[in-house]
Amino acid sequence: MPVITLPDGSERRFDRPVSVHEVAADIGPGLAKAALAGVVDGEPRDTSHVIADDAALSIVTERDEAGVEILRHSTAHLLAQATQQLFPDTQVTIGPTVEDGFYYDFATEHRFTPEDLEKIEARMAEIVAQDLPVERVVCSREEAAKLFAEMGEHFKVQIVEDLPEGEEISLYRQGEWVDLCRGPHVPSTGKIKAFKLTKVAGAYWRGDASNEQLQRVYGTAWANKKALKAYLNRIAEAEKRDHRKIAKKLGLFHLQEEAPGMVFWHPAGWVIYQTIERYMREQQLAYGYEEIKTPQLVDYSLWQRSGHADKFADGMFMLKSDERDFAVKPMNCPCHIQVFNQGLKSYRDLPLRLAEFGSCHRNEPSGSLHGIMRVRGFVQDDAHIFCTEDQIQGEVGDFIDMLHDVYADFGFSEVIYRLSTRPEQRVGSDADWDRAEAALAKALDAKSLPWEELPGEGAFYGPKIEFSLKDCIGRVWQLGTIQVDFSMPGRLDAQYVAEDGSRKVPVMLHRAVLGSFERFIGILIEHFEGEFPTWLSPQQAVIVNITDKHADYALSVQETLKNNGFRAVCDLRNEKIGFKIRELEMKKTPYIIVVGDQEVESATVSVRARHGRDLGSMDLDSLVTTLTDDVGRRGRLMGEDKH
RNA sequence: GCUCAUAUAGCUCAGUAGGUAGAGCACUUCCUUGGUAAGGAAGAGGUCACCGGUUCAAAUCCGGUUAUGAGCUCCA
Repeated sequence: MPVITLPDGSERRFDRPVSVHEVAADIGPGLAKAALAGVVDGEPRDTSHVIADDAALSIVTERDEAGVEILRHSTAHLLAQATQQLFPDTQVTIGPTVEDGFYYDFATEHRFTPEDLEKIEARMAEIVAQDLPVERVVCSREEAAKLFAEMGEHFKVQIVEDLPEGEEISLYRQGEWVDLCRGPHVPSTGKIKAFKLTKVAGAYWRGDASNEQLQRVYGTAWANKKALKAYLNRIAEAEKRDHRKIAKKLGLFHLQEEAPGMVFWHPAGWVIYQTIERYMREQQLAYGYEEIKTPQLVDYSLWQRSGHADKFADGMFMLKSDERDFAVKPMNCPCHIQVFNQGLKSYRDLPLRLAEFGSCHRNEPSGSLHGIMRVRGFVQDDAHIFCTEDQIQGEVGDFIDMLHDVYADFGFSEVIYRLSTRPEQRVGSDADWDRAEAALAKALDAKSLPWEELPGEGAFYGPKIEFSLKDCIGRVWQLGTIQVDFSMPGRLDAQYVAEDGSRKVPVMLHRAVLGSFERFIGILIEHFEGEFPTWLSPQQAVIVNITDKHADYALSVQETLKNNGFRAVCDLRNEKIGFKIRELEMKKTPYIIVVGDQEVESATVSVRARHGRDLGSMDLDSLVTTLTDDVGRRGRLMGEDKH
């Protein structure tokens, strides 16, 4: 006689085994209707699941995150059913949920077109309208394999065969259609209310590029139409922020066929780049780094000694000259060790922090290039800290301080911390790893930072912390990293003389705050939607004259601003003021300085900030003060005038 | 690298029964001297990504190459 304990602690007694649905109905008819699934003693179950013994139960509805997950999974089934009805030659494979939606991978000769997606979507809606019951059937491995073999579903047969021993095998049936699935699923297709197929793309069977290529149909599904609409708006918003579009509009850079994956920076974009580089240089100096510069082209033998040739030969650009093989450097660390190796180092020299705005080239696969976010030629704000093992924790702590400073100056406040620990394939003793992982963890804990562990995700040469941040529409970007390296200093003969006179190999920490300038600027463009804080804006102030006769005064205002270190230009074109303002607004100009008869006469300027915000008229000293304050607070949000 | 799609003026894009190309904006010139998101007129501008094929004839059809986009794989 089961006693069902509900999440609020209340208990319901039944004199016979009951289904999740019956319990829901017992609580109330509304809940019975809304129930999508249940969680029984922590296990997700269908509403048809029968509970025979005492259990804890919570009813899952579309208001729970878990409920939406189930909806998405069931929508994936719905997609597969509709697709097989319309394209009977199609074989099904897998159809899991992903963030915000789901996909289903199909094997078929037919190539799905956008029109096909519309047809499939329409058929899905019909199946929803039929409100087909979704039934769960348990069967034996042999029965399942036989069933799918008869249906010609060869991929499913493989999945069945590869299921771990002892796993209960369940089928889900809706109407004529059946799929292998662990579940749970919604009780009937009518529960699915808001979905949309979004795109079709290639994927590989079991994610392996050497396997058969499948066609993946992506979709999104939500608890209701309103949530779906909100999601579609979010996507549209992200598209509007596309750094490639905005950069073209603002004339920041371009890419062209002759240099795939390498950026041609235009004057406006290069101002941003240079401003960031200058800023990072200041920060690094303040945090005790010394800046160096190392060669672009290094003999291949160095990459053989460093170990990169073995692992990443494909990714390196090579060239031959005078019978010697060179590689364009794909990273800076081996070169930094060469600098370290010049002259005998003492423990007194440690920690030694060598920084470089290191220009690197990697021959990334053509398909992975993406605007300036993923390129072949890039510059890292790279540095290597040579230190003793005892110094790791302190160095990591200082690095985190610097990183927080920098991110805040760029207008990011939310940082996500992940600690990646030892992978299966690795160098260094377990004792080394124990100490290094502990040092990283302690550095995070010492600052009371919340962090997540990613077991096995460390590099083969050492554990690492990765720092990600959230942009203003909630997207997460991984930027900074600090990695312990047990391997390379030894391979490249780095040594120092310890206190006791013995020679020791230093620990090396690889670290970057921004990662690559290219990617970081891409992120900034999307984060700010091209509306850079004044300190980064290519043109901080544009002076516009009302008529020709105010041109000289406009030039004198520009001169004053330039003398005070601001990037100011005049727009003296023979255009109406409304026209110029419109153009400057669209170019996201932080300050538009209007001068006409009134201003010339009173030696003032009329100042318009972004979005038509009128700062009124002021004298030049006030203008300089206003700009100085704005530039001085960088990207930190202060006052209501910032986005 | 793989699959699919795309490539036309500086930009955004039209251009299918194959017959040597169009629009808006931008640009140039002229008129206009106008107070906070587009004043008017005229003009110039393209080897239709590249290479090859089919055809009397190719932006258009076919093949290849390159680049770009989406996804997959990868990301030291």
